[in-house]
Amino acid sequence: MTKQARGDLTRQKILQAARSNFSRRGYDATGVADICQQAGVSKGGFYHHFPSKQALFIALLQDWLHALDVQISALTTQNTPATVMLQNLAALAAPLFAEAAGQVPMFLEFWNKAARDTEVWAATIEPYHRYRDVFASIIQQGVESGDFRAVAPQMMATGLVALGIGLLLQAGLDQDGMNWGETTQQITQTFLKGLQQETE
Amino acid sequence: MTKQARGDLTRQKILQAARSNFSRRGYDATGVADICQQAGVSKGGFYHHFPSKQALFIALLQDWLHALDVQISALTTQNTPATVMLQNLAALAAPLFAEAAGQVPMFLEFWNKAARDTEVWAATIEPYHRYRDVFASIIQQGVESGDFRAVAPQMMATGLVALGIGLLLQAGLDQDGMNWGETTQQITQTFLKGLQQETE
DNA sequence: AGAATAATACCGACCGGTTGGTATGAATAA
DNA sequence: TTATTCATACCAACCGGTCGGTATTATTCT
Repeated sequence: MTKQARGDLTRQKILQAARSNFSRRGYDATGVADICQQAGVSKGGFYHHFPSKQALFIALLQDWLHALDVQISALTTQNTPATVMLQNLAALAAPLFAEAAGQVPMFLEFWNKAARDTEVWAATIEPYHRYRDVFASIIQQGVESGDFRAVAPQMMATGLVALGIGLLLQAGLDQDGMNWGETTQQITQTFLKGLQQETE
Repeated sequence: MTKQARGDLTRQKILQAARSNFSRRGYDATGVADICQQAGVSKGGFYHHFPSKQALFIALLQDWLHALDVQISALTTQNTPATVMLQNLAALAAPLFAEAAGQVPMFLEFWNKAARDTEVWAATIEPYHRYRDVFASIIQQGVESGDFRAVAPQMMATGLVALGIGLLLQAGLDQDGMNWGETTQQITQTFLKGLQQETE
């Protein structure tokens, strides 16, 4: 195996081990030694690939955001009416929420760190604004086409994001008997109805 | 000063110092020594009042939940139509979100711990269910009175909670130029419109 | 081609500092 | 006196990060 390939592999193993540990036990409770052990790498090896524990965390965050990017941009390329687009979005999000169990701890970890760590905050807020703007432009399109009432797109986009965040957290922390997929659909439907022009 | 009073006072000082430190720098980053110093108490004093750092955290959580209890139960005692009730709720929440800056880190800290610590989880989930049920019964009343469509109250209550959580987090982490009070009002209004029976 | 040199990937012992928690004794109200 | 409330001194464990060194692979020179 080439040197490059071997290096990349161990880097991936470290990232994987970190992901698993951070989401299971949290950032602070996870020691660099733990990650090293699970990845089968020594401490020296770890610090060869990452300058610090924080840098590893940010790398993880960016991987996560990139995956989100892919999912969301897949939506915007279509050219369908706003109503349909938002319904697609909900349909896409529903299964994600239903299986939110493993995702949530990591999600919370990111936000929690972002609230205090300037670097993490910067890495989080930029894509967040991008996603919100995507929603806003979809809504704006809906307003212009007359499907929606004359609402403020930015505000309503914030509402959509709020629904997403809130549902994700609830689904993750409260695996009740609730059907989270169905719940997501119903709620989105209701919000959409609130956006729509009343047919007279 | 009596012994009792003095003890209660230092206990309060410890709680206050902990609240300040936890929300500013996070649970793990805050040492017991930090709290002691700010509270003007020695380590011995601290461990006289609280058996552990975790116990202090849970005590803080319960204080916080109790304050929420008071606010929410103040709503339910009134006997107004569901629509008005929910609008009142939004009006009550709006300023809270607008000044969410200090609240959010603590909020995140609670949820983050709840996702991993069984005791914290139990202390969190019970009141959460209670609040959601309150919303559900308000919505149910709206359905029965004919103001609302025939929606599933539990699901819509979940949506309301999702909006609350999502808005709180966004307002706290993103002190943009946005007017969060206004935004909250608009979004609630929209969701409400989605709930309402279309007037024919 | 093959020797010499450099760069990369990794190891594991070690360090300074911090942490939550404890053992013990003093002050003071009851 | 006696129980409560707090102060002092201290500890064992742990943590992120460093460092000197080695083995392996690339690169350059002859």
